Amino acid sequence: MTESSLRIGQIAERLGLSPRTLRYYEEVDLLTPSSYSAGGTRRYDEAQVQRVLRIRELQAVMGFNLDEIREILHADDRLADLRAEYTEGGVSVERRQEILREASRINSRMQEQVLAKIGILQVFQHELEEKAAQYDEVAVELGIDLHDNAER
Amino acid sequence: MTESSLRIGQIAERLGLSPRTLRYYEEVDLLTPSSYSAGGTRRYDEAQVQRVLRIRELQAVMGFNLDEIREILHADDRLADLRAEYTEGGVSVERRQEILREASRINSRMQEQVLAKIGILQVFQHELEEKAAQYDEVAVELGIDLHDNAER
DNA sequence: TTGCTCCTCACGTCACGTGAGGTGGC
DNA sequence: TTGCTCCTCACGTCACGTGAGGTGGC
Repeated sequence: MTESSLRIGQIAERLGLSPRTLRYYEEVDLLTPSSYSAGGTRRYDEAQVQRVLRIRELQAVMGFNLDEIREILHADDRLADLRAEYTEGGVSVERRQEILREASRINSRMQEQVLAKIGILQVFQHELEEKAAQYDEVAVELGIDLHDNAER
Repeated sequence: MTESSLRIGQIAERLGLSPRTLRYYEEVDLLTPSSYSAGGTRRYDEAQVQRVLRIRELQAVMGFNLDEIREILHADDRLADLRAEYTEGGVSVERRQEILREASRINSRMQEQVLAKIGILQVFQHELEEKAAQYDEVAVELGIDLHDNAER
């Protein structure tokens, strides 16, 4: 019924991962299809694609495990609810403050981790460059050019 | 016999990982103790500590699995051999060129991956900063200060 | 000699991979 | 109706974690 809904194989290919991975995320309560057909076939749309991209980012780039990611996504979901309800009232101010504080704490922790990772990677990159320079020196002594792609 | 050799529990604690992890690395041919006591107790020295640090770096920062790391370390080992034998001769020039080319290719691939990761992390960091700014706006509307650590 | 640390099985766990065997939808 | 994709078990794998039960070294 939803416009342009996709089957599991289609979104798996689009995302570059296996159908099994998407079913597993559903199994551990990280991802819910937008609907099911009468026969049980899963349907997904753009919202699910974005959610999986977020999961993968948190997993591969940040190194969180799926339990931690579930917590973060649920905090995100709660903040989205907060923003939605903010304009129409209904939730107490105290509750809104509480959720906002939690989201802010998560954000701060993630910023710390991202900056730390960037620092480590930059040090690592410098080490690689120094090594490459050493290789080039030895290459000159051996009479070859490591950067001549036409060679070979 | 080697000066200042350490037992498995000592280097595990120094490295912040479990004895089991070090035994596992040995099991999959990534790490060999410098010696064993008559009773079978493993001994390690500084060279092993450095090797484990390298393994962890490649694993956590670069996202390689242990098979890939074994390949990289063996390439490193071969290059160390090359450098050692370089001054005393014995290996053919062709063989030296071959090993050097391989090490250079590995270095280039790793540099590409490191730079790609840094780029992703910087985009991610910007997104986090934008989100934090939004949180701060909502916080003002709710009459709280998210960065007042004295509060609470 | 007493503890604390070491040893080797060996089963458990997390995040999926990989068939086995069967039903569903353009 | 024919394929190709989907479905649900269910066992396998990688990188360790976690005891069980026993021996070793300052």
